[in-house]
Amino acid sequence: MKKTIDILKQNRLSVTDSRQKILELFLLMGGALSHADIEKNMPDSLDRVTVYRTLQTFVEKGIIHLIPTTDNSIKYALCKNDCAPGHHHDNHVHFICDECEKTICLDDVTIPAVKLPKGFTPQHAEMVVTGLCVDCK
Amino acid sequence: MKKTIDILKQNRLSVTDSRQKILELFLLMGGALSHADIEKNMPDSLDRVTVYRTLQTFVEKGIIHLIPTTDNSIKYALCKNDCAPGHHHDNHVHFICDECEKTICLDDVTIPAVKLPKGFTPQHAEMVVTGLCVDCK
DNA sequence: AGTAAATTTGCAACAATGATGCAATATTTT
DNA sequence: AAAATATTGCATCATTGTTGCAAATTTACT
Repeated sequence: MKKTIDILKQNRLSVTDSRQKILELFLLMGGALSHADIEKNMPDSLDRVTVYRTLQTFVEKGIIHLIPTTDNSIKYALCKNDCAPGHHHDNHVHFICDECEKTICLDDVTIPAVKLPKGFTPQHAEMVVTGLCVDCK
Repeated sequence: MKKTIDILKQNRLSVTDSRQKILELFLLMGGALSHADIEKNMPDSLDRVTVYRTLQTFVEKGIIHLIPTTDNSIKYALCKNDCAPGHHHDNHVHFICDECEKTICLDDVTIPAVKLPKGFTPQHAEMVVTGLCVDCK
């Protein structure tokens, strides 16, 4: 697999086994992953700490982005190519299926702008929709 | 204070000190609170477990609702009066201030509907906007 | 009001999640 | 290939969330 190497090099990160494996998992799964998902799916389990640090690094570099949840389990998903360190462009809606529990990036659904009350200055917006996904309905 | 008693009775919950104190704190603070916020602000600290269980109960009864975050710290906020157990109507936008870190319910800002890809059935939506709030800007 | 039944609380113990320092290892640079 | 740099894994610890159970409180009943 060459793609993971490229992603790492583009972001000036050392190319290590752990990073490649975690990236491959993201590419393979398509959707969003929680820390726990990653640990479960790792064939020859990496150290827990390494997973934490890798995810942090990826977020900082803009390789993955965070998805808010109401269940104390942050999800992470790969960013589209136009994300730069500290400057994400992932203003798309996320979908969480009530049935299969998968979190899906709806890359083509843009978060609509909302009119805020006087005095509020928006900087960033997140939107999460729950319901039934394509596969479950 | 009579209001907290009423809220509890309306939801057929036993009227206990802990529940009243936590409700009063929500009424007092106005905004959203995390579990940690509640523990910090409790004059004669309640047991941690009691706080967890009380929040769970309140969510189940529709007295408070959850606000998703990307930092592993669920926030809770009082629901408007038209919420029933298992049947919330809190489809308003939440605002998190980057400066003072407060989470505010924008009760008058309704979450806009979005067009989902074919096959997706929406059930519920959450929207969180970050930026600067009235007090910080 | 007083008592029995039902509910809630607090404690103890535990599980899961996340963070940090440091030596060993792997990667990059020269 | 060796030196410099960066990453990993281990040990340890802090925080957060859960569960079982006895004691205490609240509610319902007479």
